[in-house]
Amino acid sequence: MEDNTARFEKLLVKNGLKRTAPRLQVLEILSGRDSATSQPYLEQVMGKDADRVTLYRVLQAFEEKGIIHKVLDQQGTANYAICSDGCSAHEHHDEHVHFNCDNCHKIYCLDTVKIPALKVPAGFKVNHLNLIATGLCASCADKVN
Amino acid sequence: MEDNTARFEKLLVKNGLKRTAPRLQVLEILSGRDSATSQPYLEQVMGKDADRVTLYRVLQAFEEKGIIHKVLDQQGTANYAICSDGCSAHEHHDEHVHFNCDNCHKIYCLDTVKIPALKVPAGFKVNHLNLIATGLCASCADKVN
DNA sequence: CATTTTAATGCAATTATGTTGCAAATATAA
DNA sequence: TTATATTTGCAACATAATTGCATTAAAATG
Ligand SMILES: [Mn+2]
Ligand SMILES: [Mn+2]
Ligand SMILES: [Zn+2]
Ligand SMILES: [Zn+2]
Repeated sequence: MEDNTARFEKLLVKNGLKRTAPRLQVLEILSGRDSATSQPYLEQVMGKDADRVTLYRVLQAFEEKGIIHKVLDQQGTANYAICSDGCSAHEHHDEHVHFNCDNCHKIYCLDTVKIPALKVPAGFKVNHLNLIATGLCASCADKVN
Repeated sequence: MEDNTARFEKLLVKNGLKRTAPRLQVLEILSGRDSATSQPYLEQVMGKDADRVTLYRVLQAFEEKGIIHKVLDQQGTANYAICSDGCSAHEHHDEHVHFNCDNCHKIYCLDTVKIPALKVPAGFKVNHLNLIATGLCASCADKVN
């Protein structure tokens, strides 16, 4: 693996965001994980490296620019994951299924699983679909056996 | 329409819950609405009729007994709706789609719209599916035209 | 009906999550 | 190097939710 930092710096510049320590740290943490990351976890890991408020603002800016997307877990807690493909400030393309493990509480982006189209009652205009599956992730299902 | 109160009292007894004023009031409010009801709204309507903590405990008890189900809206706020059919303390059967209007923020239980089955990656065990559609409800879509 | 038992409520305190305004700091453009 | 525009940190506030404990009230008992 080569230098992430250079890549992240480009990403920030491309989006008109200044290259600051808290922002690079958030990108570093998120990219090093295999599942979506909760705000509380980020806050804990970053400790006093950055103020709570700064973290919220970094996350908000990244979301607006299409760098990360937010997923609410079944408790309503905000979790964040780096957007996989062509998300931008103008629109997100993260209509994949999210899997919330009942055991380890991780949230996985199932990028390969698309949300099936839906018939809704007459008059309703669907804009976005948000599907969260709960159950046991592969790793936790293993351990149970 | 005949006397709701009698019906609610039976419901409470059936579930081993005492017939108390806050519980009856919550059932009264929820049943009189066409969409799911947020905790903040309930709190506001009930005012000083019941303590905040009591409201939380009433909602929790009802959810556990399968009397109501919780839906988190796109902001992560808890909303509650009376369960339509055979939900019980042992399991809920509310796998219908929920519709969250971007304009009026109401949450509709689309009881007739089932969530389509899903293929997930090997190893994952799906337990529940939770699909929230956002957009414009029939009433709001009308007004826009 | 009176009494006992058990469940539910109210209150106070605490924790978690998220927001806003503003002054100070700092990254970048000039 | 200086100017500027953005970003940060801090303090204060807002809202959602939980816990422990004493008090109250519902239902069961006799
Ligand atoms: Mn995702
Ligand atoms: Mn519902
Ligand atoms: Zn797991
Ligand atoms: Zn609407």
